[in-house]
Amino acid sequence: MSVFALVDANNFYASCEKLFDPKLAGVPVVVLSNNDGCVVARSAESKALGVKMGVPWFKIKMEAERAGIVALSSNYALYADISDRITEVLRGFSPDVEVYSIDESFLDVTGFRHLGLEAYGQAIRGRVAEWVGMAVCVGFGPSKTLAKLANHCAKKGLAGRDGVCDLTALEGPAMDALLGGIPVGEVWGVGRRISAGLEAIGINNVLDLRDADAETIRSRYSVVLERTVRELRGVSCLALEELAADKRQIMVSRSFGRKVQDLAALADAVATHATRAAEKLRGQGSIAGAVVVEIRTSPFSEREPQYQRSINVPLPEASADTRTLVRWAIRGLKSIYRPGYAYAKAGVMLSELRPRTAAQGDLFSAGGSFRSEALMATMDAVNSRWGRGSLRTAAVRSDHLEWEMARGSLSPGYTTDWEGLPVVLAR
DNA sequence: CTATAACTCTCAA
DNA sequence: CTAACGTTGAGAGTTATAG
Repeated sequence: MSVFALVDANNFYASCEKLFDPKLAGVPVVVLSNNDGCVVARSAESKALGVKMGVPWFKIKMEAERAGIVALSSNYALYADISDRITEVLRGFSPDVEVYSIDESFLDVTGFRHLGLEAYGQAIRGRVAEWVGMAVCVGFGPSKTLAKLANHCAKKGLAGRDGVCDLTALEGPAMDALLGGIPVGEVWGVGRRISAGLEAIGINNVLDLRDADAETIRSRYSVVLERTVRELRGVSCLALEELAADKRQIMVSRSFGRKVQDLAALADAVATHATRAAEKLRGQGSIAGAVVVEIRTSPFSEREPQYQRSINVPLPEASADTRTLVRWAIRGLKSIYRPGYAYAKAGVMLSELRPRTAAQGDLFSAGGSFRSEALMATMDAVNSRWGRGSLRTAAVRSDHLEWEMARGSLSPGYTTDWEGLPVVLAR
């Protein structure tokens, strides 16, 4: 039997912020989504005050600030850096690590059972705390789904001790009692929609789901949920995926800091997003066969006239050249743009991705791709050295004043920007 | 009618 | 004073379309 561990950082974004700012110790902190829109992370103190996940900040701002809550704009450069440090520590505990998200990793720890999983989990916690300064919880299980559930139990203190829970050590009535007390919606893969449906047919908790008829689940829902049922029974159906596969689509979209009316500003945003998407594309060595452009008004501004449209622009020849992708994206934008709307968001998606080596040249324009690749490599090198946007196409303006997102309370780049460093040294 | 493409829905962090 | 609500990606299932 395999054993998986799921290591998950506690209140990740909020903890990252606290890591470098001693003044935040003991202070209720929330981290806001892009544009300072919604609460996406809460420190323990904020949770205790009843701040809900995902609430629009403006709705609770007054009350929250009165309660002493400090809100910070999300600082992804910082979080990514801390995440990498944690991953490095975890690699010392297993050669087989799947980085599942910015704050969660699965480990295959089958070969370390003889050390005692409970102790192993504590060792992981201890070393991450000591070397990175972050608190994590560790869950063990015979399947990824059960490892995730174990982690949930560790976090909530439902089972296990001190942030570690080993579900491989639990069976029979004790296991049933534990699973019977956990709402079915806590299971990995069971979201809002499905849990509502399950509850309607009397499947309320994890035990109910585990013991449900797999065939019925498959026909009523999907093979995905059937797999979940089997995983809950301890049958591992989902393998550890150590190396991340190349993306099949690449998306860059942003809500604007304020509403935008005119085509010029939208074109600037679309060009900026297409540029960033092209960088990601080259980063994984792919080329794109099509560009999708989308613009939309805000569905929350109910009184305003609504407009949402996207267009798929197939490229005559697959490309990773920023100039080409920007040009087609702008062309798509022009065809879907309608004046008179208060646009709130624009996005660019690259699709039909394939490896650069699988490029299929145009019969009548052969030979141009070497110069393109050399130029793009130079652009990427310059921008890597001097910062994103240092070298750009003329379609991207030097500032994005008309639409740039709000980040009112951004913490310094403590670990990613020299400007952020002295703040730390001064203490 | 079948195979594929295109689109929709759901979930996750 | 008012208005102000994230992003990115995967995969399954369904519907439309082409041949």
